[in-house]
Amino acid sequence: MTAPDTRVRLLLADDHPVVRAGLRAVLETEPDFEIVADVPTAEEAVRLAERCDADVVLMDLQFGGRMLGSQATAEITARPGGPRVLILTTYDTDADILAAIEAGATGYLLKDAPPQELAAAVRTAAAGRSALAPTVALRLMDRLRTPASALSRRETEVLQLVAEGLSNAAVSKRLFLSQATVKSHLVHIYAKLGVDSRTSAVAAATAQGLIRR
Amino acid sequence: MTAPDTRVRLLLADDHPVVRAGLRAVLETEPDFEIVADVPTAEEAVRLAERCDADVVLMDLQFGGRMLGSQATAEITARPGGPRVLILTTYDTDADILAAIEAGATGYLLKDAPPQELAAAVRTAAAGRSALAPTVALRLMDRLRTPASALSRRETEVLQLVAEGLSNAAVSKRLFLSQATVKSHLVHIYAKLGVDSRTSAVAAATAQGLIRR
DNA sequence: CCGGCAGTCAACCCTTCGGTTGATGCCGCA
DNA sequence: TGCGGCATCAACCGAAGGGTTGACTGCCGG
Repeated sequence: MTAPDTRVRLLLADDHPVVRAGLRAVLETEPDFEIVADVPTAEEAVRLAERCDADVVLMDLQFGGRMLGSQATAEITARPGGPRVLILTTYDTDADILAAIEAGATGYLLKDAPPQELAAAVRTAAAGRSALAPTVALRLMDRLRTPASALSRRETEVLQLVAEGLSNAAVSKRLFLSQATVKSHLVHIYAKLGVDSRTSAVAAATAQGLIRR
Repeated sequence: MTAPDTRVRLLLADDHPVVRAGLRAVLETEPDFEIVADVPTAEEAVRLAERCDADVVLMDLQFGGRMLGSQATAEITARPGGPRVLILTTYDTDADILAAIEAGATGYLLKDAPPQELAAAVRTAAAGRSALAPTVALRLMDRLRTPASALSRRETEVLQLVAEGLSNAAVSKRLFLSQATVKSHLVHIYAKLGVDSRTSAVAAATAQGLIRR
């Protein structure tokens, strides 16, 4: 490890005022933490991340309908020398976790984490090591163990639309495909999930957190 | 109104330590509030609600897989002279809102509420008047305007099984019906939801919170 | 007392979906 | 360099689902 920082500079990004206040309350008691700002939107997180040179950004994934936390994460981590990003969210679906990690997040925590676990994860992230909640880590292990359960990008895209209630014809139009291709994807999806209909595929994928909602 | 209370005694129930800390931080700044306890489970909320004679219980709806907030609400409000229950949750689905109100909740707030709105709602609840978040109020108005959107008990039961991926044949066996009856129910469901397929019915019902998961 | 609604079922027809076979092009990895 | 996975499409067939009409029961409320 390099020269030990005396303090970890934190930026909090969450659209819930109560959660921001809670994070402040929990993290300010740690003597080696300094909270430089808290913001209610992903856009402001991106803007402040470079200006106030934080060491770690604690970021939610869902910001009331606007820019996603994963996008903001990607923008922040794209800049060299920028802060680490630690995702702090309620959801632990495969899609969310993978998107965040692909976006360059250093860690992924769930909001039910106890304070000391939170503080430990922040220090881990500040040191550049990755911090995963136990549940999240388990999920990733599962995925590595059974690669068959992993749907391809295109398959996930198709299944997501099916879950929204679109027919094969509607999906094919939306994705500029032929119906034959959509059916082909679905057959592969059924095989991977071990089901035999679109509704059960949606149910299985939702249960496993492969798709959203 | 009776003799005006000098202070409002509060009990916080939420499984997220961060949220509990945030609520403390936000509500403790109000001079007329006193937080008598905060608990991480619905069971403890029920137990403490009678013992520490709070005026208002701020209660989450989702407690990591165990007892639901709505059950706890029902138990607390069943006792005469008990505290008011104010629901504070992330979700605003029809099913959740109705369950909470049927359980006797005095108000329903969303976690993205700003602190002053939160404090105002607590005072409203303490005075015995109902406090609803704007989004929640809108949803209830919608439901009253279009009673057709309400599925019957049996229809909900059928749709729930469909959402779990069962075929018409499987549903009919599970509910001891003929397939004709299941199809008949589905036709009515489609009409009420304004859709034309089982998958879109599931999507619409999930979006409106008419079924679980 | 009767109308209306929920719930049940049958017979019918047609569309969509599910399953197969087979084929093409692309890309990455061995 | 070739194998295999991903993605694309076509044609076909049987089965499941969707839509209609019609009919019977039981219950609630005007």
